[in-house]
Amino acid sequence: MATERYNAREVEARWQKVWTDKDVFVTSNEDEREKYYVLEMFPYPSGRIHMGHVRNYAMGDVVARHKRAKGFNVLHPMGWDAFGMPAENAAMQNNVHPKDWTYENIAFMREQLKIMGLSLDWSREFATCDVEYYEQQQRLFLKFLEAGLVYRKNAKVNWDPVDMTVLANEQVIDGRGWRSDALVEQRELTQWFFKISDYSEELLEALDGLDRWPDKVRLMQKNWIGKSEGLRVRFEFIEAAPTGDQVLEIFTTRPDTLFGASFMGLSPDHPISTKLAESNPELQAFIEECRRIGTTAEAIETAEKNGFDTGLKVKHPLDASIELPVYVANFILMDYGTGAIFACPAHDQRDLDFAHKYDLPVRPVVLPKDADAATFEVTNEAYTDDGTIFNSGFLNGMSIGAAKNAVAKKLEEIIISDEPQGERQVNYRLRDWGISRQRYWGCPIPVIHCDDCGVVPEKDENLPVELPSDINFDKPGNPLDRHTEWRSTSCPACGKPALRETDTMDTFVDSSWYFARFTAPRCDQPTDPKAANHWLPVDQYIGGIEHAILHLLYSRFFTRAMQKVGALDIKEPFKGLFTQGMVTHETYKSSDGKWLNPADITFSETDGKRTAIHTETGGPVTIGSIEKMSKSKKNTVDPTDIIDTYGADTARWFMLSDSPPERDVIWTEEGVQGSWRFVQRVWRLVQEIADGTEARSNEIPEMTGKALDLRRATHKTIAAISKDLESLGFNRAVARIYEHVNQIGKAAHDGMSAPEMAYAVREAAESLAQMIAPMMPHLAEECWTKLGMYGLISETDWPHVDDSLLVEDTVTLPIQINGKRRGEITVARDASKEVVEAATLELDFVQRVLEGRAPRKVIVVPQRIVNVVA
RNA sequence: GCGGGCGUGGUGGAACUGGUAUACACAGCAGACUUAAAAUCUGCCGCCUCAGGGAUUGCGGGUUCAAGUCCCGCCGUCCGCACCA
Repeated sequence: MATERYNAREVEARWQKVWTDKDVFVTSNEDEREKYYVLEMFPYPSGRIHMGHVRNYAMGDVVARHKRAKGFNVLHPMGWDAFGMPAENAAMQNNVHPKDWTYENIAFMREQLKIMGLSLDWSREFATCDVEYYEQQQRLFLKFLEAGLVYRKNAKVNWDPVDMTVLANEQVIDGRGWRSDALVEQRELTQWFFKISDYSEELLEALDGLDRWPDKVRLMQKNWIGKSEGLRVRFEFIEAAPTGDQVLEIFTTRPDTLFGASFMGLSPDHPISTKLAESNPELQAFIEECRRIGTTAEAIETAEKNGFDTGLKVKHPLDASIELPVYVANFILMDYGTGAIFACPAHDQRDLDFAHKYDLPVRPVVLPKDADAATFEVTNEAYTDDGTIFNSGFLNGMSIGAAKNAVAKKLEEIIISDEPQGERQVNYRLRDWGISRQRYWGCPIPVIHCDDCGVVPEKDENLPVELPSDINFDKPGNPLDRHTEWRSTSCPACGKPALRETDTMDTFVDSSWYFARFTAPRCDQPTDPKAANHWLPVDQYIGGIEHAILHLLYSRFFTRAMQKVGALDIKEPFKGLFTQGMVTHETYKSSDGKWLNPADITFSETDGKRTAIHTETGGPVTIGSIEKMSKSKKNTVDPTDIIDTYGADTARWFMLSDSPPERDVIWTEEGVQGSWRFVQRVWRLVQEIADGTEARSNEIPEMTGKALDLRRATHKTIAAISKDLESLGFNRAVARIYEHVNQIGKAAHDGMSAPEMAYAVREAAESLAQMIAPMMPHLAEECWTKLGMYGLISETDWPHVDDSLLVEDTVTLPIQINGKRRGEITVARDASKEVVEAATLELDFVQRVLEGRAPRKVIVVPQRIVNVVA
């Protein structure tokens, strides 16, 4: 019987229909089996899926299908992160409604995902812009407000002048907006904040328990939370400051260096600086200059340390005879600590630079281990390492740690103006999360501004506060501000006319709880606690590293906040996290320097050198570096084109082979074709076996020789692949499958007519279909049917491993002489060390080396290696 | 500046907790089939070397019977944070 070529398009469509018609991947909350929740970060509906999505969802699907075969009740849902700026930009540019644009994109992308053959439970699908979803988000917001987790304050905020909205600290990268890339400005606005800082310590401590998260992500979050322990110290002014303050409060992590103080520094935004500037135009000018410099990386590196002497003086807390001048200094941040410092130039580089510029004293107080106290001095480089305290009165001779404690203890006991002069304090870098956005396409913040009652939460029964659909984008800014009809409402407290809040929520709020909503997506409350507690935490979460802080930190906070308001009862949302690498591709440029798309290029190879020309014009093409696929560099490959040509299985297989999943993968045409050839090869082999052998008998025939070897290989492979998939080593699993297919192919070609061989080959083919099923589900179903197997492979258990086939009776050990491999020996598997040693020493080549002498030492590691030390 | 990762053939990479380095794939070469091409099949394929062998996991040192793997110091590269007191 001739083998047929595999028609991926026809086969894939057919099996997808079967899966859908039979609801194979619809998951019930009522199921006795152990649960497993696998989730990939849901996509933003930008218009089309890209290769990054294909990689992400292929990985998640392998996990889902493997776990299902292993007997788990698997939840594997999909939805849409659908609010956000691009929809508004499209509205402004193309005169479409953001809602229409978004839902049309969703419809298109849903079909793209469906042709990938993902084992998703589509019955749980939602978009965050669905009224039903954001209504529940508003309900959550009100619960958080009631629980004191939300507040409103006037604050300096990051203003993105291009997107015309506020950004959270996490959304500012190198001083630029994370989406617009515009230089961020500082603006003073009244905004809504989530009290994420209440959880600083908890979010930090719990990182230790996230042992199935990448260390890198945990470290990044740790640094972001930025805990530092120190002392808050109050310095008495000689004469009160113009604000009326008698003391200046500072925060320091180095109280041990207090005797090295030579001046005090105030942030330009410190209230005392502001007050002084009112009557001092020179200082006013200096402060404005500081603000202009900005906070970009380059600015910070190049900016000189600048200051302004206020003329104010304070007393040293440990030696009243020392007076310290107070400067306004450009390198002091208002929003860390108290916005004021004491400066110790000898042991802090910034303070040292400043001291040099303004000719202030440099007094070393930490002596390096081998330095001489009489001669040690600090010139151009501050000394920040360990040492012994000197020049410091009662601290002399102490270690840094002991001195820190001694100063803290002493200052805690001194009382000035009814308060202790020093107080131990823990500071965090993490700020509260500002969630107000001055945009239309987001979840409205459900509060009302009443002239009499102030800010009043909307009543629960009035939810949802629905977005109006009759809006226009002909003017810049937030269309909700101009929609007087929508804004006008009545106060929920007093009933008088009042105005709605027009800010909407940061879209990161939407994605901070969607994983919980999937567990009961149609519930009339934000969550069904029973369902949420059953399914959560997510057992395996997969997505890009770019969310290491943003989304992943917000979600961790949100889960705790939801626990506080009783929406669920867990703390950590994601038990296992995996961050996959990017999909990259070569870049191409035409002779006039324009980026070119790979689809428009023809390649040729002469003498091992690859050259490229533009297919249409024949013009020369420069082959450039390998970069992340991006629209701007045009080095993208459309998944739909690939699936049309080769099928979804080929695309999925290629995405999983070669590169380890956490690393970047390079998309190449050769690689895809290699995967395509493999699909054909498997199909040919399975047809050959299905046509050339009878179905397996229930009785296992007596196994010897090659048939036994093949059975052993089959069972070893099943065990190994299972382990690889469990640890997300997709590339290793792929390599093993290649190896095993080579083994099966050889066995089949050697002849499969003998009953024991027929059995072994048939068994190998069946388990091969099962092993490729998580990666190439359509091909697997087709093979399963071809082999005459019952039911769907998608509903079939993982192949059973016969442990007795995993161990061999004999093992071959390498023999090293003085650490170099010189030969090998085959011994019984359970041979004792003594037996192996004796057998080794009898070998010719060993005796030749020893020349009759006894070896100095023989190391036998059972089942591993023998090393003879001559 | 601070913190972290990575460095193995022409290429992507494998090597479990220190135990046969280079599995598997891509590219390449030779052969078979073919009028030819594609597809497929068979074999070869890191370096030096005359068989035998020798050196080799960015560089230099160390620990060990044994190091790609552990330790110290460099070099390169990527990522995160960044005037955080």
